[in-house]
Amino acid sequence: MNDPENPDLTNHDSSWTQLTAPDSHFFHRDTSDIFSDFVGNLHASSQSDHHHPHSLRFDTGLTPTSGVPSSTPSSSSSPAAALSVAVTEVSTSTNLPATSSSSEDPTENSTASAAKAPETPKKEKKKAQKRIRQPRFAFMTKSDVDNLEDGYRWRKYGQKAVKNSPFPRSYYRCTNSRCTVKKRVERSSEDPSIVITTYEGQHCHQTTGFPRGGILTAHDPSNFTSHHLLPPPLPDPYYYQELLHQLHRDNTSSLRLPQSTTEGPAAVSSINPPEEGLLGDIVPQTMRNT
DNA sequence: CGTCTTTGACCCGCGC
DNA sequence: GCGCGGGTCAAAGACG
Repeated sequence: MNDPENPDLTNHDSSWTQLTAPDSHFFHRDTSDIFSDFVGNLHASSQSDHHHPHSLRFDTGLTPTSGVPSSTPSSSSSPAAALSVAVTEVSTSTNLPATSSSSEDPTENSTASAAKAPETPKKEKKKAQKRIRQPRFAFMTKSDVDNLEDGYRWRKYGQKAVKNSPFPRSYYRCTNSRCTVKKRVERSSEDPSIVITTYEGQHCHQTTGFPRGGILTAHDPSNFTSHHLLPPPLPDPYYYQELLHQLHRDNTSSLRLPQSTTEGPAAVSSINPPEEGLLGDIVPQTMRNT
């Protein structure tokens, strides 16, 4: 009954349910197409390196795709292989400034919390604005480490036990005070080796470089294949739109997670090219389908 | 000393 | 209205 690969995703996260909605999508094997179309050169460079054109290597240059939230569980030191990606776009009717729903918006005024005791300022925040959901991008990654490096710095601000899952879910926030991007990391209860990373929001800045990896920063196009390492400093809604559109067109019917099922393996195999550099190492048969 | 992680409590939304 | 689960906050501790 449960999905062998995404037990938690569709089960608990209400927003995930939107994956089935026209607004959101979950794609696994088409990712490359989609992304390549949208970030274009990503692969041009990465594959020239030695990445399969069909394998969306997040761990390499695909880091922070443009408009896409730093996505890409890249890892300077973490073996990771992207299994699949989900895009959940939640239209936020409210104007969500890059810094509002977050906790760093003391601009809150008395709002409706007046009836409450003044001892809890945080209440005001929450009351002032309902939780605004930003576009989400989820990645299923095969990795040993939970916190995949993606070029951005994250601060963990919470951890919760996930129902029906022995693994807790960690909540991270971009350390950039102006950036409200959040990241959720959890492991699949079915496949502990699979890390489900969900990004919410868009970075309003560039990568800070790998804090621990020692990668370079994002400003050196001449050094890196600029195209992929960093996303434009700006949130570009168009990217989302594009992505969604692409998904719509490309998307066949795989709105759900790549649970092995019949097509599941396909996704895997696509990212399991002959070279399987990292993948081969990390995405052995586990992801297969069995 | 500064930064990050841990952890318990609190709040909110949603389903029953 | 109540309970459950998810998400966030903030203080304390750990670490480099």
